[in-house]
Amino acid sequence: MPELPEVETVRRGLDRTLRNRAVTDVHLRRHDLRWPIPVDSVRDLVGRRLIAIDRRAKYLLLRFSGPGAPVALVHLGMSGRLFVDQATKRAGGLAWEKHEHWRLDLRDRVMRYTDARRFGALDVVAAAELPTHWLLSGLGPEPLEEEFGGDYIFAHTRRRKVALKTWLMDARNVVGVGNIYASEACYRAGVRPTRRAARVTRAESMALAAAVQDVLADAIRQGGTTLRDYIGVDQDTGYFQRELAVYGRRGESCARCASAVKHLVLSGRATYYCPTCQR
DNA sequence: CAACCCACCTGACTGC
DNA sequence: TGCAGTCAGGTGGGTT
Repeated sequence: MPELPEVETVRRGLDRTLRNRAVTDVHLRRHDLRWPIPVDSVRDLVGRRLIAIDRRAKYLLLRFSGPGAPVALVHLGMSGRLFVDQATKRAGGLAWEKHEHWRLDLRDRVMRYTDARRFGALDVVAAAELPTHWLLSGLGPEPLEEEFGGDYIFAHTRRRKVALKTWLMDARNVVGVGNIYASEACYRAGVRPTRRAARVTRAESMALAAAVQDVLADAIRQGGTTLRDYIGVDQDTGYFQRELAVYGRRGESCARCASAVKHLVLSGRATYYCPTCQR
C-alpha cells in the first residue's frame, strides 16, 4: 500500500497528534506480523514518553524516552494502516477493528495498527542498535536527501542490466520509491521504465532524479495516494491519485500527447508508460 | 555478485 | 448468488 509519501504523511500526523505523550498501556492481539513481535520489549514501552517520530525508507521510527532509548520500528507492508483515535470512557474501550493487531494507548488517545495481509512489521530495539539493524543496514539513500541525485543514479547504474523501473524500486539503490511513483517518475522524466538501467544517459539521470524528487514531494503535499487501503492518522484519504499521470491509466490518453497509455508487467509489477513521451 | 522468481496473506473485483 | 481466477501500494530469501 504505502510508499514514501504515504508513510511520511502518517509520520507527520503522528508527530502532530502524539508527540510527547506518555504510553499508558499497550495491547497486542498477536505475536507476529511478517516477523515475530518482541512482546516484552513492546510491553516495556508503558510509562515512557513518545519523544520523536522519524522515518527511514518506509519504516516509521517511534522514539521513546527512558533507559535504553527504545525505538519502535513500524512497517505498513501492503495493507497496513496506522491511525489515531480518541480513547473512549466506555468499559472495555474501543472495539477492535477487523485485522487490528496492536494498539498503544497514549493518555486519552490511541494509536491503532490494522493490517489485513500482515506483510507489515513491528520491532522494538535500542536506539544505539538502529544503524546495524538487519532491516535497515542495507538500505540505500533517502531520495529527498543530498546524497541522492542525477550523479548518484548515473554512477550506480553503469553496469546494471535490470530495467530502470526495477532499479528504482530496489531499496538498496534508493529507498521509498514503490510501484506507483516509479512509473510516475519515469513518465515525468520521459524515460521508458523498461530501459536497461545501464543505458540511461547522464542527462536522463539528472532528469530522473528531479522527477523522483518532484513526484514524491508533490505526493507528500497532497497527503499521499489513496487507491484502496491507505488512510492518514485521522482516517482521511490522500489526494494524489488525482495527479497520477499514467499509473492505473491503461488505455487512457496521455495528457501531453494523447497517445494511449501502455501497460505491461515488469518484475511482476504492473507498469504504465506513454509510448510517445517516454523513450 | 546480479538477476529472477517466489512466498507471505486477505480482500476486492471480474467473468462465467 | 456462487465460485474460480486475478490482482493489489512491499520486500526478504532462495535459486539460477
